[in-house]
Amino acid sequence: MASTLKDVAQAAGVHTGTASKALNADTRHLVAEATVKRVLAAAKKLRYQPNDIARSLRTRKSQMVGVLVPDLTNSLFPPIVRGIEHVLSDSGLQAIVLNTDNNIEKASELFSTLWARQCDGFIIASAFREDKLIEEIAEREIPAVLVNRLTDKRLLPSVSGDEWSGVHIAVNHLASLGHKSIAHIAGPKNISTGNIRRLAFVDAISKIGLKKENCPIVSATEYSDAAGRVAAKKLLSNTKTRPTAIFAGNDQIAMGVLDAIDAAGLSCPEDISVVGFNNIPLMERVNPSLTTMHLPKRRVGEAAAVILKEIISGEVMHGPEVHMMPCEIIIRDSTAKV
Amino acid sequence: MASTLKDVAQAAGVHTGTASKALNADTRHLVAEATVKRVLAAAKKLRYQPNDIARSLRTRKSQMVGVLVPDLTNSLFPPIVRGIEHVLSDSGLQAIVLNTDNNIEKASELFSTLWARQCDGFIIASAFREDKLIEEIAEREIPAVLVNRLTDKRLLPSVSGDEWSGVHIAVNHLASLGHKSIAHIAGPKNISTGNIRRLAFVDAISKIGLKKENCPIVSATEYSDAAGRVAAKKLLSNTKTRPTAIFAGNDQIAMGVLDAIDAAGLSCPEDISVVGFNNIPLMERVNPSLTTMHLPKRRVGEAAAVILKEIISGEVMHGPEVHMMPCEIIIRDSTAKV
DNA sequence: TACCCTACCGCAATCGATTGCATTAAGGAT
DNA sequence: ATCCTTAATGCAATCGATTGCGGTAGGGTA
Repeated sequence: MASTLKDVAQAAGVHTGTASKALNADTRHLVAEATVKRVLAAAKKLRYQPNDIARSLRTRKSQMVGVLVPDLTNSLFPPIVRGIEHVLSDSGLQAIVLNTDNNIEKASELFSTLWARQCDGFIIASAFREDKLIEEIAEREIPAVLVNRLTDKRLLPSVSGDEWSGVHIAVNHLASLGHKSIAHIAGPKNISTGNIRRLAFVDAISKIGLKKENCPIVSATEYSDAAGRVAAKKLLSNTKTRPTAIFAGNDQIAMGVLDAIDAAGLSCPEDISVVGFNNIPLMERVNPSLTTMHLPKRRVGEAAAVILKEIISGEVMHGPEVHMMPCEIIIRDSTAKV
Repeated sequence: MASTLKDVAQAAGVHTGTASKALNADTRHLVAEATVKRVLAAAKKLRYQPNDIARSLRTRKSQMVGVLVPDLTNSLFPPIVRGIEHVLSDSGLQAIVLNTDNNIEKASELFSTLWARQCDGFIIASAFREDKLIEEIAEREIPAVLVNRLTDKRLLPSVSGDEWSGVHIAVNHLASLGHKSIAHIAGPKNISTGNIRRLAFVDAISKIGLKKENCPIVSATEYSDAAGRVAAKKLLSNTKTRPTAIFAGNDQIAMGVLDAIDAAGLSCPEDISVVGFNNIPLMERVNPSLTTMHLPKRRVGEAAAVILKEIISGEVMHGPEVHMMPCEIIIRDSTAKV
């Protein structure tokens, strides 16, 4: 059906090897100019499309990069993925995006199939703090970069937001509005962002000099509005210790917090201020619009892709460095003076 | 590095051909039971992972499906993609998702690279009403299914929402609230959804018996809030013909409409009611929450994947049928009595 | 004229798995 | 005892492109 290199070679009256060299830009100098022209003409005429599968088999390079994300319907990830794709495509690399649903076994399976397809490298946004898959990848020295989430052990290069300073900015913002009782609804403990934001929160509270007992922490079981709602409900049920501000583990949790505030007959920001994290799309339009820490998602993806490319090409060595992109506070209507 | 079939065969003391047959479930009956065991044991011991690239080359099947979407950051598409993936993964197929940015040339390029990788089939959510790429795919009889958007010529099987009836429901809803001057901010004319919703709008207006001159149509240049804002601003500039309700081409446009209403010093729904289309995530949380037509996105994706699988396997013949999933109106706060 | 060098091209192995055919051995039937 | 059948396995071609090596022809030099 589709024409092969053989067809092109025949049409041009040369051997397939010669045709291959003529077609390939960096071996073209091995072929006489006139021959190159003939081959190119034949290729065009026959609508020749090289078979990447065959090429991959021979060269052991697939020009594909596996991208593992927890869930594409979480709007945090599409911009990151687009950033990755943008950088990769400059080098003819293609991203294969797969959803792990935060299931580490599913992640391993997906990784295996990608590896069987000879993916040249991986960008992983689905890591857990302890993650066998990541360890294996690091041990086998497979080119890979972590994104957004990190493992506790520093095994691979990573790109994420500057969570620590982001949290401090967020909490300081609340404190500067006069809040003295700030609660935190933390993300899952087994995910680095959940952990670091929690630790940073504790640190920020103590740095500011607020009383720890006025600044409770409740964990959400996952990064979702439903989990945020449950956690916030628990937090608000005790009217005596009710905080005047809540720092949510991320924007989805913040949505749940808003629901819980509403359900408790309170209102945001009059009774309780809320801050989120990530600044996912539409947070400027929800009611009330959400004050949140902006993560430069696309840039994070781009930076990760750049590093991966350098690893794959061997140009630059990369150890398990941690790259942190600055987070910026976006002040909207969900925070107010106490 | 990784062990190959040859290694396994050697370890089991058999020929590679035999090992292959032993490993493959549906040729296993050709091999003695004891041998199968030996081979399986050897494979496990050596952590054998078949090389899909080599397999694909030989079998001419890649177990990959190309999915072309306009833009993953448009939250309409991730749920569709997840639906596709869910169905495909049952059969060991993998979706390769690529963004076309509504650029038909980019789409063609991406298609070429996917085709070079021997993709077994395609699901395309990026079609234009006139689309050379789709025509080519249909001509070459490449397994493919359209999703959400259709071509004018019926060339491939397609799955989309029941736009026509959806629009009627939406317009009827507005009419039932007493609106007599309903405007439409249409999506791009070269995209099927933009076109059909516009035609359906005209039809609905006339069926209801509203005066055409009270029901103007303005086109947005693209499906975005920015384009919606521009179009709505134009519509609202003439205070004499200002409608009391606006049916937006989709939810993103509706967001722009809300902005424009606000900018004009009006408010929704008190002065103007707004209806969107698709019911993308968070529309229940924007201010005011948006009345919109719900498209069963995941189901649409699943249905498309089912059809594609049938085409690929050859089980069921599929002509250029049009499958339409019912749309349901979700009434929220952006619509009110006139 | 003899020799060498270079540019160009053909040759064939290779990547790793699949698969139809050939071959061998074992067992059953006559 | 001979022949035939069948099960089990080996064999080798194949998918399509890449690539190092070897060969040839041409032109240049001594």
